[in-house]
Amino acid sequence: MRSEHSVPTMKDVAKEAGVALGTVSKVVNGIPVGESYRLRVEDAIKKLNYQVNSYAQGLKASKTYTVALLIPNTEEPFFASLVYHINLALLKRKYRMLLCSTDFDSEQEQEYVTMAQQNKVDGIIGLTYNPNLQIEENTPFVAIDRSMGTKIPCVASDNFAGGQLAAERLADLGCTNVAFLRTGSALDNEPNKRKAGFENGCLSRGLSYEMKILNDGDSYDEFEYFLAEHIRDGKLSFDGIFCVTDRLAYLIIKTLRRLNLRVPEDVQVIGFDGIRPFQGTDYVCSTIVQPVPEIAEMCVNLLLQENISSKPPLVCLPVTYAYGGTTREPDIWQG
Amino acid sequence: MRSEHSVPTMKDVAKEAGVALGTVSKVVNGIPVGESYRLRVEDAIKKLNYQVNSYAQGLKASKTYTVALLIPNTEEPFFASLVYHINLALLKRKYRMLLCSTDFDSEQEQEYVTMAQQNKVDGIIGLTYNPNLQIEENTPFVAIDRSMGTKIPCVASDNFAGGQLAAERLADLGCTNVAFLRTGSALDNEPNKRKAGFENGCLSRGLSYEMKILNDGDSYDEFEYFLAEHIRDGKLSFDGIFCVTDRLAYLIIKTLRRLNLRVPEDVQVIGFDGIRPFQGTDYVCSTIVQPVPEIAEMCVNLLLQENISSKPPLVCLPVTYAYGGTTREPDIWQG
DNA sequence: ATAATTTCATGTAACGTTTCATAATTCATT
DNA sequence: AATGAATTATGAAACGTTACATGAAATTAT
Repeated sequence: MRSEHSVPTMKDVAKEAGVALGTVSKVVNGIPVGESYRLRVEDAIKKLNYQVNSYAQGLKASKTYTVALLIPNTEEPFFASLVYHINLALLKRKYRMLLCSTDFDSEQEQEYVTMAQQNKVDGIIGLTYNPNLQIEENTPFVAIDRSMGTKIPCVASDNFAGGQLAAERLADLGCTNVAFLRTGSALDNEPNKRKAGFENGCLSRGLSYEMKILNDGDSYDEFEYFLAEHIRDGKLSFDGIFCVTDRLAYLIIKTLRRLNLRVPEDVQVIGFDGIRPFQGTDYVCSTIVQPVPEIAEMCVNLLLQENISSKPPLVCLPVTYAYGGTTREPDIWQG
Repeated sequence: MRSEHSVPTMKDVAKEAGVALGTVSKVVNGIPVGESYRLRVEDAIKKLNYQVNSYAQGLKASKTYTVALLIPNTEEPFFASLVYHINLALLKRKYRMLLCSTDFDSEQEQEYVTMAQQNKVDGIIGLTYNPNLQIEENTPFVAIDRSMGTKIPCVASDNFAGGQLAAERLADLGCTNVAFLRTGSALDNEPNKRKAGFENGCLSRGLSYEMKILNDGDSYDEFEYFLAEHIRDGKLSFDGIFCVTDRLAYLIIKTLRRLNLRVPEDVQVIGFDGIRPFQGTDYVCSTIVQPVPEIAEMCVNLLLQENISSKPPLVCLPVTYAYGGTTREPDIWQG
């Protein structure tokens, strides 16, 4: 006799229902069995409150039903949003997520990938800036924001269109002289297409523009220095700024205000990502919103689909513009 | 012969090293074996690049090495921070985290708890406001921010001390007439002790104070209405506000500024939680910072420790005050 | 030098599932 | 009614690990 608190197994269900082990397995997995058998098994399952042991399943199938998510830092809002939506998409498909905050550490990233090549996870969704990550051919991998060869699908926002949209919007809002700001290295990743899109948009709308790369440190010195360079008689030499991320936009806006420049009156700012400081509150700034739920769904779809042949090398998903108080919208309430 | 891409097992290691299966198991688990045996096994493990199959381990031990984290919404910054640190603390102990965003849905919460009573997770860390969650005696459970009976340990910040600290700080900063604002229901949970702490602090410093409960909707109407009630001749009737969360503080500050009240010149605001809009940037407001890394460590410690007898019913961890631009600090740079 | 004792590697059984060859049943055909 | 073919339930084997009873070897005592 089983102890009171032990968990019922298929064996128990089989005994209760008076059928064979294999029959219970079939019922559990939705494989057709005789009507009367099915009913008896279903009754027994309900009576014993049986649930399959997914670890035994995993052992048998050499599957873990676990997907690793490699992501720099889950506290950063954009990444936190990805975590939320990818987790949701995986749970919907009865998969677990192994969350790996790599903290931009290449060694740790490689460690997790190696782990996947062993038997711990069925696949990896990775947002990684590590250019020399070694991924074996037979390890299911989906990249976010970074192409890693033709064998590995990459999912990203339509960054080019996003940059273009930002330029067009600044033009619509009356800007004539704009700047593009970004931080970090010029890796060949998808987000860096924002620049090309922005340039394209500026050209098509006849905006004069300037490109600037800043260091993303903890101090505002770099930002202040850059802005000071462009101030003549208390006036900034451009009236619109497109920042490659909301994070940068946030820092720039703080710096602008410290220098007694008004946003959006003196200079309008558009960021990228669509970050809100809290759930349900306004955006941090006017911004190009990434379709995070759709990115998440697409990643999971690509990772778990069986027909490998049809995997596209790059999927770009449409972005949208959203007002966040740092632009002068003609038709919106003015804060 | 094993196929090229299949994962090596203990059997393979045993064959390679010329020892028995059990010997390999011992080496892997750090149980002492003869020197020569250990060395041979270790060599074989390295040569084959062997890693244990934790699912087989789990099946054998009836352990899943998985802990469920029940949390309302992982996108909300405070919760995202908890997710990050609890995940880290679990990974350090070779445990996985099953992330469950309950979206404040009681049914879903109960579902996850039931799952734990089956065989899917070894324990639960839960931040849940559901007062009638059914937890079986034998399910390891650690609560965050809410006492759930004497059998279940609860981890929280020292909310009382936090409230007190806020009052004292407002007094130190020259406030004489302050308000306490909170939203949501008056459940008997730990965060609600912030109010008592604040009252206590006000009394000990001779501050006159007012308590107000607001609805936390998406609109600012409620906030505007409340503030308008307290404005005479363009002046607010209090010079300091303590908000029960940074989220509320953020919304109140936005409303204050919309009403042309200056923060911190006209009214100083202190929040609670310690939220930054992005990693490494300033706090959203001056705030009482919760020790999230310590809370995470404590939860995992309590959950995984074997000696159940020594589990305290409630652990309160110390909070700190941090400047975030919405108070008039005498000795800090003035933004 | 032999017996008694300790030490330690061995190999089998078991964890809960799925798969597959086998056996039992049903149904159609003669 | 008896046979053969098709259908379907059965139960043993296997997945990779750990625990435990067994037995072999080494050590100590006589």
